[in-house]
Amino acid sequence: MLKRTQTCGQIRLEHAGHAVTLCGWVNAYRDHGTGLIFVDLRDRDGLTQLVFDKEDASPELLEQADKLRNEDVVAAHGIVRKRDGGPNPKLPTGEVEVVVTKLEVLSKTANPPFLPSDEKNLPNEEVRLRHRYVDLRRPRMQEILKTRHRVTKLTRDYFDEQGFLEIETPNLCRSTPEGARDFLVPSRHQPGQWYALPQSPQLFKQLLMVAGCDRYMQICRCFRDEDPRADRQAEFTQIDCEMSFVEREDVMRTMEGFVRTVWQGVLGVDVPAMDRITYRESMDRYGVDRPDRRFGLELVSITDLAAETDFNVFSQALAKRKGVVKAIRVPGGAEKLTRKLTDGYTEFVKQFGAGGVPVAKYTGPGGAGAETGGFETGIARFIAPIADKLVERLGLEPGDTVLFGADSYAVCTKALGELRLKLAKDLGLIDENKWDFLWVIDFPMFEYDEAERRYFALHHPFTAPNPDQLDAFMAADKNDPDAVEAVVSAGYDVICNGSEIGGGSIRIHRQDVQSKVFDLLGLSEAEAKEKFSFLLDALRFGAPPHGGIAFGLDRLVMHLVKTDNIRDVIAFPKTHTGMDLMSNAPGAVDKAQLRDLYVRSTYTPEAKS
RNA sequence: GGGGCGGUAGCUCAAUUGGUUAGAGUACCGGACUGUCGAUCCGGUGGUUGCGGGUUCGAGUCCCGUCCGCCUCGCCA
Repeated sequence: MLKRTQTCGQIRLEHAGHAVTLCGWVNAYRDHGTGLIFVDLRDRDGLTQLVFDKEDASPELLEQADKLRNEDVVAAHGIVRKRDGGPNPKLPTGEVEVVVTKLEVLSKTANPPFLPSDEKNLPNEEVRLRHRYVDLRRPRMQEILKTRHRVTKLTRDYFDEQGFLEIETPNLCRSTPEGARDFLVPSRHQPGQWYALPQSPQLFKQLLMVAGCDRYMQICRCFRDEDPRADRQAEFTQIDCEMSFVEREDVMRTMEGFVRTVWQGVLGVDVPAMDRITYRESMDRYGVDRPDRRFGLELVSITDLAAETDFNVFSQALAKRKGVVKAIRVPGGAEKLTRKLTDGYTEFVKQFGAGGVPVAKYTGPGGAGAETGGFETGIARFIAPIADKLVERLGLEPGDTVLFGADSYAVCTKALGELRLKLAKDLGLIDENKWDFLWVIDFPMFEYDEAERRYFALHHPFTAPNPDQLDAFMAADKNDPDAVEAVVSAGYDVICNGSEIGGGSIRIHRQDVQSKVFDLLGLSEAEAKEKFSFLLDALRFGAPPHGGIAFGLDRLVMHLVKTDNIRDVIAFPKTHTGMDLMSNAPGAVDKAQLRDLYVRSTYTPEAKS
């Protein structure tokens, strides 16, 4: 076999006169008949033009070249020279070509389902996934794989410099309550017993801190058997970190440095010091716990003003528990927001439980709606009594539109938060070249679930209360939801352009505090002991204060390569229903395999509900 | 589990209100051509219109079911 001397992206004018051997795939061929054939050869690195010319090539070689087709795999040996026919400015190697003297066809291809060279005519994703090895040949996909590698390399280097040890943790774990649905693995040696694949290495990394490892990191696979989304996959990768003898600030400083290192190393972008905002502020102003601040359209509470109106929609909302009325000012909305758009918004917010979106246009004091305080259309007459105050609070200018939300705090916040994002997209307000990073802190420890009539940990049950909350937390009566829900944790999320790229907390390192959390979550002492005795024991036997974070590697890469499809950044991803279309996983297994595991399927086509 | 969109040559798409033999580009096969780089020109192969049922004289088109893909709500401590 001809041995490669360079890659297809490396050849430059300085190599002119050199003999080289390139290996790769036929990206394109241009056959001018007996005597002149061009072939673009592609590998991971780039493209180089090969030329077969009867003045330099034997008839046998020309015949070989004549048969080459797209995606054949070849090794070509020849002399580099400046192109005869003028350079191709589209290629880094566009000034040179290789005059081939020897060609070896390493692998003749069957007609491929699609051509990696034809980026403009991409087949649908199903075809791409079924023939992933072809799809991954595309330069764009190679670029993404390289970026992902670059990120993991930067990650290991950064944390190594910061004194972290990379330590592996088990993939066959014990199922623990709370959280996502587990993927389960039956045990052969322990009939009737099951492992769970880790949702995250949470407990193990805490135990490593108790074990004196001081600083740990791992790039690890996590599994959550829930329905995916565009940015979520059941099997995904975390950059998992934990540090001992630290407070919240220490972790945040270290992790901010990590983000800065990655953005600098991959994109050359300087990430400035990150703002911090509280969970409460984020929910109030942006309607989500992961605000996108690349544009305005903030939510403004007008609950107090709404009480002064006779508007039914407002008063019904205010009658609810924690009822609120909020508004979004859309600058210049009178022109940009068509009736069709605003009608669509009413439908849009219904999926979040809201009733609709009242709309008012502000025309100014001299405008068409003079008798209703400068507002016109729809609800103008209802808000006339508070017109002046509304103008002042929202900072309205003539030509603005105001969109209202009125409901319980939870519903109104969610609906307007989602509407804010939709507005920004519809109006093209998002600057895709902007980077906005921030920390969201001071999350509540618990949320009360009305349906299940119990508390849930907002982050996870090992999150510590913020130090200034510790006494209040330990004293909180579990029958007093207001007291419990008021406790703020030592958790933190890193947000990039409105998406959570990482989240963590200072952990509980005192057994009495951990027991109190389990108690609030409704875990009896016996249950807690059964499920978590190893953790509670560890906390008894000398646990250092510690805390950490986990970044979503897939999401980091998604941002860095500007894609909104998580499957693009995973070499072999799964579909919406958890199938690998290439290997056809999951699949049936032998009865004998099941028997060994003491497992019998109850599945019948009818049983699938 | 709910809602939405989609499935027609290998691939990307088209096909008046239901109406003749389902077309085009590209890939592939054959031929022509010495400076291309989306090469060009000529010819050709290629179809269970996802699958099953129904309505109809007649279904790619309408109806029901089902499978697959994507988006989304729920879910994701």
